[in-house]
Amino acid sequence: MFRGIYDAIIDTKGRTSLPARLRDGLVRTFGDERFFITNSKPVFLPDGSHSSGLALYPYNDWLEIERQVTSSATEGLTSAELDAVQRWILAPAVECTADKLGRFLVPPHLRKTADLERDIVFIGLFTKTEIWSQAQWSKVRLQDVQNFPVNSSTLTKLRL
Amino acid sequence: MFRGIYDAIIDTKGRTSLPARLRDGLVRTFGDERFFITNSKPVFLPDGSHSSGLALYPYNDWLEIERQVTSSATEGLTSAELDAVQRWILAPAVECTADKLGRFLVPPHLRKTADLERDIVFIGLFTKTEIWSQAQWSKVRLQDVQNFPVNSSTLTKLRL
DNA sequence: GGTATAAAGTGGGAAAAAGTGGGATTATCT
DNA sequence: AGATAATCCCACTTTTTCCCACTTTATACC
Repeated sequence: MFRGIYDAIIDTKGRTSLPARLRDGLVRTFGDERFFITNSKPVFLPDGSHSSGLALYPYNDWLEIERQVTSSATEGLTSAELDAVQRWILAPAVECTADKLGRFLVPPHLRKTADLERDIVFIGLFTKTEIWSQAQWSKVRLQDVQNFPVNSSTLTKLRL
Repeated sequence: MFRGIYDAIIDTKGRTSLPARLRDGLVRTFGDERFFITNSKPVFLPDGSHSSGLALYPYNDWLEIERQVTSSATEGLTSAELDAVQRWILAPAVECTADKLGRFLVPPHLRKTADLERDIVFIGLFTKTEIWSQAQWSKVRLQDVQNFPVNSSTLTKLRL
């Protein structure tokens, strides 16, 4: 399980260290320190622009996702949508493994599309961990507050 | 397996080097460093224009594709469509093999139709690798973001 | 609460690997 | 024959990988 939000830094070589707690979560609940990183789902802003970060999936989970997307488990998506998912999420995925210092390398292309320069954030989301540049993250965060379901009875049911 | 997206350059002689990770994928999972390149499926844009890149297939996979297209396994295609596939994809295919520096030559006619001048992109797509000019690729990418299924429950089911 | 100790995180150098550019020779096409 | 393209070779630049040392943060213990 991945939980918690952690500020971190990515250096000029594209190296960053997976925060200890998340690394723990990875090894403990998924039993494997290998993982994949790829683009996250883009987040669309009201002005029509979009932000995107990266997402980190445990090794086996990712293979399963790949299988499902490339199989028929994609009803409800048009072929254009499927292409979009394949090119945006599936194709950029790269296997990573933290070295003995707990550090891993973010490939240039991913670094570029997620705009990771120096200050970044790790966001633990149970089954996956997202990685955003601080700048993009604060935009997403703002958008989320605005989307927040204040008057929803669902929230009450959830005891939130 | 081919995975990941890599920026690269094609020089004035039409040479380019297959990124190391893709070359690894080729040799490791297909057991052969020979491959074929040909035109990719065109991508159609809303304004009626189309973009197209190249596609790289492992040697044996390609032979199998050729066999299938030329056999009767093409139900569901009109003969005009089949002709189009044959002329667009099958005919232009050329066998390639990376030299000891990992570099290979893209023949002039393929370079021209895919508009490969200098800055190009390799896109690992599991069974094949696509090669696009950066310019065309960014158009495709823009189109993909717009097609992205933001509110789809299918994505949630896939845990993406 | 504060200090000692351990763990986590950060920066940079050196070696290795990957990627790039160009010249010279040979082959191919018209 | 001349032009264009392919092949081979080598040298150089950039990126990646590996290693070590240092700083900062967290943890434990008094």
